[in-house]
Amino acid sequence: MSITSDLLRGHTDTIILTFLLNKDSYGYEINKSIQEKTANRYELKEATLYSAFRRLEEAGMIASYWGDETTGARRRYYSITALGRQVYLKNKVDWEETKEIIDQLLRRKHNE
Amino acid sequence: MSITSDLLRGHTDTIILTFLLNKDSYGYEINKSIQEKTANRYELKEATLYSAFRRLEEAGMIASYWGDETTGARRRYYSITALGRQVYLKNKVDWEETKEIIDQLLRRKHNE
DNA sequence: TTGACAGACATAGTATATCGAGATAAAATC
DNA sequence: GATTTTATCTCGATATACTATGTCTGTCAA
Repeated sequence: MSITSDLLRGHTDTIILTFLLNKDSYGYEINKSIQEKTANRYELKEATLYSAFRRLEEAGMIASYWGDETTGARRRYYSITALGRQVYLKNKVDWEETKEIIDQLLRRKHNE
Repeated sequence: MSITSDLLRGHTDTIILTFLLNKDSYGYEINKSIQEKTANRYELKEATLYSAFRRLEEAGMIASYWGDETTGARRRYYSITALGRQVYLKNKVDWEETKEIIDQLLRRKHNE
């Protein structure tokens, strides 16, 4: 992984919510997808991922159920709730604003 | 302040370094400048600011000296070091990459 | 002249997201 | 039979940021 975790901090929840917008999924799959999508530039650590699930579920943004696989390891699936969708939208807007602010604050004056 | 601190986490150091690229400055001034630049959408808490100074100085990215004001409260000025400039450049690149990654991960599939 | 406010710095303690390390277990693959 | 992959989970440590508080100087209005 090339970028440091502090730069991603605070985005984990939104990243997970984004995945769940598309379809119900489970931890292992979400993490693999992230790695693929980012060409291995980023991966969530498992501990981070599962603690995020707990946090999101406690906050009512996602709900979980055990999959009914008859083969392979058991999977705990997560689905996004109505609240989760709202939070996703808000976080997306926040991100756009944060991006602008940081862009501005990291821009050096060109008279230098 | 409209954006949450977790989204800014990890950027504090770079924000400070950016200011010091332009000129030597001190805590209070840097913080005021940030507020102005961002139209009060963001401010560093003082504790955050001063602990960042300590961190940066210990890491050799900035150096400090007392100003010679004859009036008003004393000011501790900071200047950026060669190492600080290097780190600034690296952090800037990291930010550009992080931005792309997060943008991609927060994009919902449009077939939905 | 006193009290409020602005400028300026500092620290002690708290919160919390992330991480490192490890445990567990079943299925697939070699 | 052994190793790898799939899959989930917990514990404790760490780092950054925050709240709250304290200190000191100077200015300005009541």
